[in-house]
This record gives sequence, structure tokens and C-alpha cells, in this order.
Amino acid sequence: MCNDYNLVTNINFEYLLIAWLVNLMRPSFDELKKELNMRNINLSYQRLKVLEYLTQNQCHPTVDHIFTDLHKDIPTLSKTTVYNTLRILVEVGLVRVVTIEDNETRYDIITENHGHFKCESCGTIYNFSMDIDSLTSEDLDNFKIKDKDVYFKGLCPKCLSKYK
Amino acid sequence: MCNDYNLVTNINFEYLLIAWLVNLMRPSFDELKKELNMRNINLSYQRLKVLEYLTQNQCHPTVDHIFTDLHKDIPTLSKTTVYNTLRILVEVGLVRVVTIEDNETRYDIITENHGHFKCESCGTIYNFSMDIDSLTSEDLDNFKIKDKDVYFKGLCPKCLSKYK
DNA sequence: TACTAAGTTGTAATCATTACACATTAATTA
DNA sequence: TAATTAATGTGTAATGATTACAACTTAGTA
Ligand SMILES: [Mn+2]
Ligand SMILES: [Mn+2]
Ligand SMILES: [Zn+2]
Ligand SMILES: [Zn+2]
Repeated sequence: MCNDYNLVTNINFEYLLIAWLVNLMRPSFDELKKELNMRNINLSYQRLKVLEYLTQNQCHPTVDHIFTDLHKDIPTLSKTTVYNTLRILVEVGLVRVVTIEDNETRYDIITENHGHFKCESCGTIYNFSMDIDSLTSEDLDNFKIKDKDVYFKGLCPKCLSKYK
Repeated sequence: MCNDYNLVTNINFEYLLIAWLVNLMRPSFDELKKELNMRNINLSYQRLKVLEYLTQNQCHPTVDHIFTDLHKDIPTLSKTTVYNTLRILVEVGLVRVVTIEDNETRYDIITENHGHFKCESCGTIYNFSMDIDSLTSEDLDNFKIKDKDVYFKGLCPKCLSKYK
């Protein structure tokens, strides 16, 4: 459905190495299943397929992307089930919501902190590394911060090269 | 409709001073009108009222907030007009969109860079100062960045004190 | 097997936003 | 000024994402 290499925007050894390391540190599919088990969440066939889809399509798919693609293999699948499954996965913290633009909720299996860049021309959402954990503001001294999101918008290299 | 002092979350001299300076630097209502004139955008009564509302209610109102409040004074106002006006104001850069949560597009007359914090308990969206312009990532060397948004979520001091 | 709870499905309801046709107002020209 | 044209506003219908809900199916248990 999409290529999943958008973390690696500059193709060189350094970035390939980082991408490889990041992937190594990510929980495996089996570990995700174990995590769900620990929280007493039954992994039905439909839920498994949604989780599998997210691990294989890390391009921040919408509900419609997930449903449309899975529906080809599982003709009985209901969109409601996709919604329900995603809600559960978000609740237990295995999936994060990306709301970089209104009217298109997207889902991300990578919950480790990273930034998101949306290209205004082609619509692709790129990941980028950033030490978001260390972002802070004096104004928020008395606030309890639970989530931090960094969203950039503009033009990606592919689209920039088109207009030269 | 809302108090507009949420930029100042720590009430002390330093922050009051910063808030005052920020306000001084902000374009005045007359300057906003001038800006629209320069761009050949006619400021009708309805558009003027929406702009005025945004300058007086800096709490990131939704379309519904704006419409409901203005409708009391202007019974003939149409919600479509509010939508149209906001689209124009965003296009010319006088207003920014805040999409910290899906299904509730909010509008902000303050276009200077600052972060947004949404309290998960009371729903209030607070501004906080942060040098967002200087945020960057090596991964984006070849990208053209046009917009940067920083969104935090958690609990605000008011709500935290309730649960003690 | 009968019972129960969890999970899935399809449809209807909701809500924000957009599309569009028509009405009104402002600006321009004869 | 009156007629014409363009810009703006209005109300309703259409769209699309999400949620609510009731019926159906499956898995587990006695
Ligand atoms: Mn991501
Ligand atoms: Mn703001
Ligand atoms: Zn692009
Ligand atoms: Zn609060």
C-alpha cells in the first residue's frame, strides 16, 4: 500500500544505520501480541490483521486505507471493527494517532517520539527524528504533559524537484 | 466567550511583561484591515465581525463558537459565511488553523509561532511560548518547511488541583 | 448441549464541512 | 440616475468521517 522507508529521507550509510537500529529496538509483532495478552485483550483474527497491517504499512494509514486493503482478503470485515480495534490499540498505547490535518485521522504503529512532516503537494507524511522528549516551555511548569506532537508542513524533495 | 489570558499561565512580572510585549508587537485591528485592503480583499460587515471576534476571543474558537456568538447580534448571519471568511483569512495568513484534535478545527488570530497545550480534562487550549522557529531536524535538510506546529496534551494546573 | 460473554457486522444517526443555487449588496457604466 | 455586472451572503442539500446501536456469530464454559 505504501513504501515504508520514509524515515530514511537522506539515503546514506548513517541514516540506513539509524533506521536499522530504530527497527531493532521496536517491539516485534510477537511482542505486541504478548503486550495485548498481558492486558487481557483478546487478539481476534480481525484485530490481528489490523495490527499486522499497521506493522507492515508504517505510512500513517487512515481507517479507510486499512479497511479497503484488508477488505480484499477479508470480505466480511466491517469498518466498525476497524474503528473498534484502532480505539483499543490506541487506548493501550500500542498505536498513536496522527492528526496533522483535519478530517483525516491517521494511525502510527511507531509510538516512540518522532516528528511528522506532511507534504502539501503529494500528501505524503514523512517521519523525521527529533528529540521531542526534551522539548519544554517555562509556561508549562505546572502542567502535566502526557503527549507531545511536532507537525511540520511544506514540500518534500520529490515535489520540489518537479517544480525546478 | 472565553478569557484571553491563557498565554500567561504563571502570573508573575516576567510573564506579564512578555505578554504585554507580545501584544504590542501584534498587528492592531486597523493594521489587519489595512492588510486586507492591500490584498484587495473587501472587508464586509460579516467579515469584519468575524475578524473582530477572533481578536477579542483568542481562545482558539471553533466555527460553531464563532457562529453561535455572532448570530446573537447578527440574526441573518449564515454559517457558510463564517466558513468562507475563515478560509479567506487563513489563505492570506491573518489567521492560523489549530488542529490539535480531530473533528474540531480551531482558529487563532495569533500567527506568531507559539505552542499549544490541550487539557484532556477540561478541553481548554493554552498557548505557551517556545522558540518553534529554531526547531529543526537533519532528516529535513532537503525539505521546504512552510509551517511548524507543536501540540502538547495532558492536564492543566486547574484540573490537576481538583484531583488532589 | 445449553448458556454466557466477547467480538463482529450492518445500518442508522450524528456532526462538521462543502457544494451549490439563489438572493442581496456594492461597484461600474451608460 | 437607471441599468448592468461583479462580489458577497444565505439557506439547503450533499458529502464524508465517525459513532451509536441492535442483531448476529463465535469462543469459552458448565
Ligand atoms: Mn510516524
Ligand atoms: Mn494560539
Ligand atoms: Zn511531496
Ligand atoms: Zn484542564
